[in-house]
Amino acid sequence: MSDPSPPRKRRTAGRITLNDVARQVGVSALTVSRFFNHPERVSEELRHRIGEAVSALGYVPNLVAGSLASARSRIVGMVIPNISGPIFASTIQGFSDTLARHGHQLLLASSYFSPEQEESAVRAFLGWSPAALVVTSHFHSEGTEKLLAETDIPVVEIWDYQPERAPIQVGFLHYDAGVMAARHLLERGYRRIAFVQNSAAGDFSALDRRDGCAATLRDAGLELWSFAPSAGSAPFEAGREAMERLMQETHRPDAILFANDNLAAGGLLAAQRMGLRIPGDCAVMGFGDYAFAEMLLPSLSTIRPPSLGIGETAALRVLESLGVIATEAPVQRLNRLECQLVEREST
Amino acid sequence: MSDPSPPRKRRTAGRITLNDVARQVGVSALTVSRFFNHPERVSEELRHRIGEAVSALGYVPNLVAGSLASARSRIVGMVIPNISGPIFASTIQGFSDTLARHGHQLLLASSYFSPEQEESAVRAFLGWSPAALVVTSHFHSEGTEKLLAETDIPVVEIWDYQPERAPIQVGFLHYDAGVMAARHLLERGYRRIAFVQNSAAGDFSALDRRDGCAATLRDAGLELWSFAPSAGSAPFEAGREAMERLMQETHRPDAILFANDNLAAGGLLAAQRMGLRIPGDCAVMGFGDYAFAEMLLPSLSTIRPPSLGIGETAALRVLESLGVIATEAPVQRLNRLECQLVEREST
DNA sequence: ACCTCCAATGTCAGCGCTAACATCGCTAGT
DNA sequence: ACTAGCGATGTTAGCGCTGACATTGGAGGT
Repeated sequence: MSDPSPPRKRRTAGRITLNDVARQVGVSALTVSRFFNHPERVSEELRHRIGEAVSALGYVPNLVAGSLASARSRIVGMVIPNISGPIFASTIQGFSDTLARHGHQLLLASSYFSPEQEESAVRAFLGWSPAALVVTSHFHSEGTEKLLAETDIPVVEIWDYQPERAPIQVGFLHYDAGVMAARHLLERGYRRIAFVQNSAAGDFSALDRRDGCAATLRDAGLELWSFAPSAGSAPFEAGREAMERLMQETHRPDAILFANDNLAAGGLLAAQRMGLRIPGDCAVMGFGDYAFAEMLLPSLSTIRPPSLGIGETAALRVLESLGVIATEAPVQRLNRLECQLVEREST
Repeated sequence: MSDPSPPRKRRTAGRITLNDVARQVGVSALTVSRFFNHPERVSEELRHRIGEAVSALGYVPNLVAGSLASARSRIVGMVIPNISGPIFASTIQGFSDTLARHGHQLLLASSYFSPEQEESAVRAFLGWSPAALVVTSHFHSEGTEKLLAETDIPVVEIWDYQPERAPIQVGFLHYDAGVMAARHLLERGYRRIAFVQNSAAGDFSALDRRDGCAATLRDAGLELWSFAPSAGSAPFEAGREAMERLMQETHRPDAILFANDNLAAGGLLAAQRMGLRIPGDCAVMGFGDYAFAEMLLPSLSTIRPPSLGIGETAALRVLESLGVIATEAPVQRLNRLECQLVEREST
């Protein structure tokens, strides 16, 4: 046991490290580290020389090692129901871009509204010591709630807006969207207003919109006519069916508010095929402002949710919580964004 | 200098570590590590006891430390032009979902077609020692090329398909899409065919499609009529302008192939307003099969690129390269997927 | 001349985990 | 009985970086 065991062979190949750069410049590794993380604490001259050595050597900082040492990372995890749908894509885009502008990375997973998938994504993300975590809506599995409660990193819930909950929230009230739609239809002089939702989808937020609409009509002394097409059909077909059925009624509605733009598009098409004039015979309104809304004939009046804004605002709140960008006041916990009424030809 | 300096205080709070679990069970840390990474090398009994301790303590493995130690991670980086557009969203979705099914995470950034932004994303990603990297198309900055060439992790290029390049590629030939469109129009009996592209966008792939179309017409003894609306206008407006201008020609075309569905939708709308019958007076075809294509009136014939398939296939190739899933043969380097002709009413 | 103070830089000890190697106990072959 | 061989587990030494603290040297005050 006298002589020390011979040095083991290195495991990693010739990766260029901080030390290589430091040696080249003739400073300590820590100074090079500062060059990346606190450049203002390095003298101008060294800053210059280190910068040159870095690009000469093609050094790429090992963020994994840095995160381990500092117990911090510039990764932010986001779990969202789906990526490719018309709804969330721009939220992701806004979030990702805003993060990137401030040197943070996005770790993304989709849950398809499954609390289990959400939990497994959150668990995996937590292993990366992310700087923050963003989840969609306030409905989580018990396990997720526990994980989120125990962590001390900032957590942001998006899309939903539930004032009584603890974490930072960025979203809007679907109820308000319903009110907005109802007011618009009333202003235009419509009185016999129907609400069409696809009963198949467990879309609870649509119910909030319907309630907002119904309440507004009630204040005006009117009653909302609720209609759900037969379960199980695709939104487009369901919208068509709804339009056909409603138009056969003796006291048919003079305006239909569809739960989303897909339904509305189906309705619009059915109306065309039936030879109805829109909005003359019946006004049509949707929700979502999907890309095609302005391309329909007639173009579709709808409510545009603040998708992009939610992504951007969520990123800002995250960055503020992390102290990456300044806030005068403490980080705003509740962030209620507004939907936007998009008036087009169909109303 | 006689006595050793007193132990420094710990920097991290009471995070639960592998050692905590190991102590609780009465084994070494390494055995717990094996429990997570090579469960088959741990005896059944220990597997059981460790599993219980893990959930009792609520232990979440620190992937950062693990990656540093093993110089490997289960993160895959993807750089894509944009997230929210109609084109790439489902590629991301397919990629992310396939990765997730095999326990890998997606690190995502968008480049907006800017080689500089792409390079900075690639650089940041490389700092995370990702398991693999996916970039869009073969056009990169010099710096990116260098970074990709020097790394030894698998690199996959998607969307474009350039047989002579080195990395794994998953994509399709835009030229073929043009051929496919031309054949369809010829079969339908159209002879005076125009191609409309938005000159504003530096959309080189559209040129490939045009070339494929032109070649096919030439084989049939016909010539493609190329038209570019005035620069700088939005696709929708540009499509409208193209339709109006082309229809004023004395020998007007009997079919128009638009460079994408947005242009085509504008064209369709203009035709409606001009009182033209589609496809009677003029057939209209697009490219992309955006969500609205089937909701237009008439519904739009178009070419559907294999967006989802590209994402899924890219993920499979990545996982194969990593040895996560089996391949009999060596990983296929060139993966040419097919577009799909979507015949609807407009032709 | 002396001291204080601050900015610039360095030393040292880990962060939590895993690769490589060592060891232990047992089965099986001779 | 003896040992080769194997599966299960332990020991050691980092992975590349950064936090806390130490040190240095010069500006500025008295």
